[in-house]
Amino acid sequence: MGYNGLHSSYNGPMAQNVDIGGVIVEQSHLGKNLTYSMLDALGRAIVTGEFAGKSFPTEAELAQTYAVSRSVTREAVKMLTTKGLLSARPRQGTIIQPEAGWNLFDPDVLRWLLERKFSINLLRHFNELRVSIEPAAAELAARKATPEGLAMIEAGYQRMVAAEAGQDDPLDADIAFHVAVLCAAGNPFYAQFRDVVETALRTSIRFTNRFKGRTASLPAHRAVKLAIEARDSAGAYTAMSMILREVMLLIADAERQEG
Amino acid sequence: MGYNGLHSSYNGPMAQNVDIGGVIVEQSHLGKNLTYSMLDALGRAIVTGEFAGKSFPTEAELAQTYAVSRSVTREAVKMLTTKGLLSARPRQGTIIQPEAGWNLFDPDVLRWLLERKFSINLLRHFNELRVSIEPAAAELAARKATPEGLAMIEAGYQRMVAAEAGQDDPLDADIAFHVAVLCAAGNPFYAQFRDVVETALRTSIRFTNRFKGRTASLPAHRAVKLAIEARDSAGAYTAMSMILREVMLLIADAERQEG
DNA sequence: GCGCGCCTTTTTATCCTACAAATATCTTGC
DNA sequence: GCAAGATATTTGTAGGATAAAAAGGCGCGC
Repeated sequence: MGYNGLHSSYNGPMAQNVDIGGVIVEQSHLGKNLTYSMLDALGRAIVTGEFAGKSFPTEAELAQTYAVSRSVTREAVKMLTTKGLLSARPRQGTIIQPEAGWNLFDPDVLRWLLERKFSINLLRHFNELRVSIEPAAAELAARKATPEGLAMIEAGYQRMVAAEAGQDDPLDADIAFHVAVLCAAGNPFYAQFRDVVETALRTSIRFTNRFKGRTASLPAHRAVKLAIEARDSAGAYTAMSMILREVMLLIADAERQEG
Repeated sequence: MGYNGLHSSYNGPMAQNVDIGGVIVEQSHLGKNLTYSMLDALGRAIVTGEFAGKSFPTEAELAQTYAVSRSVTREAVKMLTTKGLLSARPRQGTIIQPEAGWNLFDPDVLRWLLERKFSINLLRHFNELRVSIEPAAAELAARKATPEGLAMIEAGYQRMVAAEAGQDDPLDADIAFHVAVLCAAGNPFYAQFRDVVETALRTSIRFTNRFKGRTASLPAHRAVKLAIEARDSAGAYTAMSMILREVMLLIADAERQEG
């Protein structure tokens, strides 16, 4: 195990602020400071099963392993506790919570899970959720989208058009469109999925591209946009369902090939 | 502002372990220690808008206000950061994040929001989500529930029957049923909603009971259970949709009454 | 007067040490 | 064999010292 080297001489670019769905939030705390570095390293270690079987180290041991102070260790552990990965009690020590308690809607946790050994099964589960969420969001958007919401969807769509012509990143454009629909629904609970969808799509890109050089279908997305603009809620629901059915078929194919 | 009195001489019963959906997870850290007490107090203060307009206090000021050490303050702030409520940078200080960044699927955050001034609007938004999630979960459960999953649904239903006869708590029974369906879907992302549904239903009980003395409809829930047991996925979807349509109507009524 | 870069100052970040409290485990007495 | 108590381990809490980041002001050069 030994020394994990969180103390890099130069940490590279710091946390950027990203504008998603019209709201600026801090993203990617990764190399921000020692606590966040340890959070990432320790979280990934837990998720990849590095402590399976073994009893989890004490605060003191963790601090020594990662070569940081106990304060930093305690803050990292507290954050992992909030994410559902750990719990701590005096004398019993810090222990890993059962996986069912992990907060899958936390982008960090989801990313660690998807990266640990690319799981097509997890990807299918995630898209089974999208199948119920995104058409419903499209339906709500058709009924209640504000001018700003419509503009955001239009902007996302235009990025996809640009990407088709090689003038924008296809993945970023696809994400922007789906996130725009989630936000345009005007319901904070649907908007909540923006980070999750962003993370999952971004992490699984290598996979989805491996099986087809496919770009997300422009006409299908156009149909969603048009239905929402026409305030056709049933049409928006159906059009979004089509897109996700495509995705599910792609995943089913892949499962047949790999599994 | 003054002294907030987190240091109670006796903290009462400590954190209980609760069995939800067959998984034991730690719940209700509330009075567990100073850090969790401060997390709750500070989180509630933020959500209720106690710092609206004002600039957020520094670590030192927070520590003094809540009469705790800087260590405790920093850990509480780190947890609130993980929940999306805060962010911190040197010199800039600790600042409240825009509400759109708050993690609504964190039971603490959701509870604070629902308690702050009971918002029928928030409750409607939440149930707009349930409308898309729960029927889909019922459909999945009908297709893929394990014997354990079916048993859990049966157990939940039997609790509802018992509650009808005054031998169990109606709310607990209702929650147990809906959580069982979410877990029986065999998809970790759907199972993820157990805490959220639990929290939202439990917090909104006072409201839902105010408008009708209604208990959750036993026949409607029975229909869901039977469809799942019969592996009738379409029937399960429809039956669960019925239940939620009822709930949405109830909320719409209330909105008309309250304004 | 104006802009650029240095400097000051505020605030979080990190490390440290000491002690308190909780609790699992062992020990002892019966 | 069992239960009450002693013990030891681990997290919880406190608080001081110093480092690093960064916003805002100051001053220098032009």
